[in-house]
Amino acid sequence: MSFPPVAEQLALIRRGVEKIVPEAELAAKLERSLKTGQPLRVKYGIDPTGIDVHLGHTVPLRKLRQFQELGHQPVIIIGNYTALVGDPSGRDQARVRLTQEQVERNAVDYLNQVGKVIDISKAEVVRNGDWFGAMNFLNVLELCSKVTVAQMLTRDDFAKRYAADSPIYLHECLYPIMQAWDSVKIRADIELGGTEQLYSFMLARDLQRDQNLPQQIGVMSPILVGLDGVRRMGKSLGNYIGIGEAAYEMMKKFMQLPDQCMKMYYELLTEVSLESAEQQIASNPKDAKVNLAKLVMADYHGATAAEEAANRWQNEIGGNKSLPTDLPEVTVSRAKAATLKLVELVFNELKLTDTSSDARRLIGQGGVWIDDRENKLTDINAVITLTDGMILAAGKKKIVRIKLVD
RNA sequence: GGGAGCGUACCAAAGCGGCCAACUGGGCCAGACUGUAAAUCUGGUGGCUCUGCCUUCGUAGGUUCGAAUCCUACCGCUCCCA
Repeated sequence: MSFPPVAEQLALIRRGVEKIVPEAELAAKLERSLKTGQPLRVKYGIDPTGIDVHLGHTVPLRKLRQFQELGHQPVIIIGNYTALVGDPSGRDQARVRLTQEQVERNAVDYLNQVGKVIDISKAEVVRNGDWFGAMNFLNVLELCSKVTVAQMLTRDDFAKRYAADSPIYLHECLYPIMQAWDSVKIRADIELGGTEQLYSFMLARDLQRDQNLPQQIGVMSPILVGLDGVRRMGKSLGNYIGIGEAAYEMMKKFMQLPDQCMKMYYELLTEVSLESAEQQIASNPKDAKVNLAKLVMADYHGATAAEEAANRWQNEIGGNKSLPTDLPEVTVSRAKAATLKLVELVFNELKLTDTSSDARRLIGQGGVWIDDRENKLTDINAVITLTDGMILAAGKKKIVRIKLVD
């Protein structure tokens, strides 16, 4: 196995990385692998809890791919054991315990998605149930004896919760320990993840030293902010772009991204040089955003589809504001065409709102129009005469074409 | 084991016997503006057969003409003591 020069590797690895701990050891590790021809074992772990992989996840995954392209060995850990217990951290308190079958299904599904970012055929995939399932209580006690409560409390989110009198469950404390033990088991040289993983990463080093193993280096990506531009990208926050989404859906979402996030997105999700990105953003933010969207869409849908999605956005939304060409069609029986009051039409018949109160509000606020944006309907009780092909909108996102049928 | 607090809508947080479907802020939705960015302004944000009616304030009972507000039990969380 041959590798690019260390300096070159370092430059690539450093891009879009917030912290490397301990940074000083990285060059030495690369040096050694170059000399011995031994690829570094680069760990990335996830819990298969039914993840829709989104751009936030792709940040460390892209880093993993970079390591792979440099000739190193990706090791993906499927946390099938931890998933059985149910990760309690964060807001998903009521998370249901998963069955083994579900976990396995999720894992397969997850690996399929990951395959869009890295070359999964050349990655090592291991499940941590292989070793945790075999441990007995004594083993657990022994493992726990390596960590003190004070150490645990140095972990940022625990410290914060402790200070805020929020509950910290005992099994949550075991999570970082388990994660660290994974590193021992697979003899990780590098572990990838977000900056919030610092504690677990360092704990892994402690445990590795304890086992007389070489210690891993944590390479931590910044947290990608979501479409709201403030909080981390996440499914539960509804501010994400999934890598499985259609190109046009991605496009629409990208264009809603706050300007100040563009630089970060360029850095973490594309290979465009940072100078070039900054220049584009400064000269024309809108075009820079379109370009960013195209680059990322191309990763998952190909350049042609990306181009199409961008053009379509420009036509329908960006400037021309023409109505979408492929409006969803909703059929209404001809007999009802001239009998429905506006509320009934929007809610009962077309189901454009979840409740009738919603429909009433929307109508009252001028969010409902027919055929032309200027043609607003505001009388809840007006009886509407429908015609074939008529376009009706309820809010900016729900626009349908009426099809009359006998 | 003992003691003290707390539990309100998506989140935070008022209300502490009638004027409460419940102040306020955030979020979100809609409208104006616009690059479906930001900023700004306006309105809205339990449900319904909607000028009225129905169901909500941890859960279950109770007191009262009337309870988110008082009482009892239970559940949960936090803190202090042991």
